[in-house]
Amino acid sequence: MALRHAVLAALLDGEYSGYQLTKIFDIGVSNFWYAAPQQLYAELTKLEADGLVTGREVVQRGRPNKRVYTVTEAGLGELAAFAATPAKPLLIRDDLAVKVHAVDLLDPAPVIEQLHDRAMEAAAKLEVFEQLLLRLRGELDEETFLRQAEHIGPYLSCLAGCRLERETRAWCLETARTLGERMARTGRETP
Amino acid sequence: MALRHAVLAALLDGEYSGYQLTKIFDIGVSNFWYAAPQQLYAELTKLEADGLVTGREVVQRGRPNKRVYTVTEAGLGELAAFAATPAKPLLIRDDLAVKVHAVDLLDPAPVIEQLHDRAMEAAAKLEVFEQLLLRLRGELDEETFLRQAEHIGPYLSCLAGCRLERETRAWCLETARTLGERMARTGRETP
DNA sequence: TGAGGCATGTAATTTGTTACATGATTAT
DNA sequence: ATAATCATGTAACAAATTACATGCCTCA
Repeated sequence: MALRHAVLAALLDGEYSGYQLTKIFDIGVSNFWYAAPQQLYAELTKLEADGLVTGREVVQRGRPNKRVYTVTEAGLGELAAFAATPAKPLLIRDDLAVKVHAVDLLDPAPVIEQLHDRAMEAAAKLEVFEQLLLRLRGELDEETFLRQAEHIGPYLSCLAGCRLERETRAWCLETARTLGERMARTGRETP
Repeated sequence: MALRHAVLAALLDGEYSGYQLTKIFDIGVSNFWYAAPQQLYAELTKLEADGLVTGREVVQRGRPNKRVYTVTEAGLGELAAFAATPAKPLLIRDDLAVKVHAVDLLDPAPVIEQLHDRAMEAAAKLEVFEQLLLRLRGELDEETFLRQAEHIGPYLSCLAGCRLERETRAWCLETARTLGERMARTGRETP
């Protein structure tokens, strides 16, 4: 079980509803985990049934009510046990890299386009992450913050996200340029 | 279908058996895809049934015979169609980052240990990747190679792997140091 | 003689994904 | 009116993980 822990970790930052978590997993936590909305709703239900989180109905005006969740003591215990267990290797699955790997025998044009798209997405994410870092550390500079603040977990994981997005952007642009120049030189695309 | 394309792309580099592919997916292709051995055997069987690869029995002395696979024309067509299709976002699932995200409420000691382990794995992979780059480009320097060689796909995807591993190593070491210093300062671990 | 690499799977279970479904409110 | 955002799911299907199973050969 794995999504379970990602959800628990995300809920440490505050009370969130399923819907809010989908947003967080879409941009923030996408940092280190991906999950579809339906997975999150299902997992929250299971987590509550297992007593690892507690839900609380929040009545809203002007929009549908929502159910927000908090990690329980048992949930914290589950996380502690998880943290003490050896980490599984990073799971990565990248469509675009597969295409680049095979690009020699393929039409590079659509691949180049996708590289540009990915570069722009990475740049956008990077900006979001950097804003988040600023918000988290407030007045302090990074070094001071990391030395003195109580809650640095989200900051540290966000730093990983920044690194990933920065490198992604750079690699995509570089690769697109390389492929583009070769295309221009040979004049033609499909082999 | 996705693993399918990763396998086809890997098989463009040469004829491989299921067992060899497990090695490649463990270190080389781990670059952009992860798959368990059983998945690979199953996928190769399906790919052959669908006519996207052809298998060939290779009799060996001193070790069991193996079946090696080559991409067919139809397989290449499948890859071409795949490459022309919009890329799905990068899928990432990182246990260790989840732990770091939650570290404020947990015992940091095992997390720090895992960060060191991960850093060493990353360094090892980085070395493998850099050796691979050297082997691929032969005499040429990178720029010349990327301009002139026919087959640059594997080189380009390997560059992405290098970036990832380099950043992983740096982030792990930095994060471990930060957490370690805080532990030393507070003297105590679990909150 | 036992560990470890080579080589290939099956079967059961757990996860994840896709498509579908619903319904309210707000902004355009 | 219509689209977008908020909000939460179910059901069917596809994929991945885990555990198990087999058997040969080499090297220590």
